[in-house]
Amino acid sequence: MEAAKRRGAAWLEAGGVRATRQRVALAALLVGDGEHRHVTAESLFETARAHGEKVSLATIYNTLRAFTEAGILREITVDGGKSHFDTDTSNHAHFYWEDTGELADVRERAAAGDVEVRNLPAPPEGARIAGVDVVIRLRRA
Amino acid sequence: MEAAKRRGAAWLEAGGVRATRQRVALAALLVGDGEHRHVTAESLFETARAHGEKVSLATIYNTLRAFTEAGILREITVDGGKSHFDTDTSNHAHFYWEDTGELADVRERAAAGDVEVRNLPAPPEGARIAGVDVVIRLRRA
DNA sequence: TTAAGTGCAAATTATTTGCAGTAAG
DNA sequence: CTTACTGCAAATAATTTGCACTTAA
Repeated sequence: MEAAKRRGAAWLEAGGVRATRQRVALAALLVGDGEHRHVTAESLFETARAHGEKVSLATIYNTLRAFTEAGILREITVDGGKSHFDTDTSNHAHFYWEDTGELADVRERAAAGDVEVRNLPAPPEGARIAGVDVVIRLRRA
Repeated sequence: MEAAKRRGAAWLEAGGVRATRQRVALAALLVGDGEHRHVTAESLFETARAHGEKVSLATIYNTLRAFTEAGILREITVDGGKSHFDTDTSNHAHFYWEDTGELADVRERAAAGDVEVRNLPAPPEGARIAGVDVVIRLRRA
């Protein structure tokens, strides 16, 4: 419990965001166990309530956005309205289940190594590449 | 003008969707010139109005969805609420301008060839890969 | 103390839907 | 004919915002 909060606080500090009561609670839920995870505003809201944390949905939205802007969360865009956020901010591919809307990391690596994007084009004049999103859409067989 | 309609009609037929007046008009705008293009519901609506076509926004939405389900359009998901649709249904990478929300094909190929995703993982048990989306997010330098 | 964060509820934005009328096969 | 499509307006879903209040630094 305490380890989770400590980890969360360190994470907040890394992002240079103010450590309020609700942010510390959310941070603990997000990175408290050292595992990476994917959340949506709604899912994090449920989790928070389940843990007895008193945080409004609006604050969850504001907070997820603040964390993303601070660079400690990464927004993953897939179909289906909802925004997903990933505690792993490094470039990595995702599986997306089209039927349930669930998002999962591509953990298992193929025989030859990690998923990688080859032959990335040069960015157009006056632009830089902010990131590369790779989403593998899955359908039940 | 006629060539555009002919092309549009053929395209509709390829998808096996009913050729109504508004669909033929939209198809002509989408693929009439043989070029691929990206549209949003809103942008297609504007284009249609600009060409004097009488089509409601709701129908644009329904139609884009119908075309996508028929496999003659591909939905591209990027940040920012709006859904984009691409007349090029093949797997190909996109540039996404974060500031304007514009979408562009990666046309220019790097020295070594086309953009490609290497070491694609095997899909989880009971799933098949429905598609792979590669979005290169661009920020003004 | 003071700028930033929080929580409502109301507002926005993108998209879908119910249903009566219209048209394609 | 008959089923699918169209258009409007109303409904929904996700997210944002205005504003008075609280709190971290």
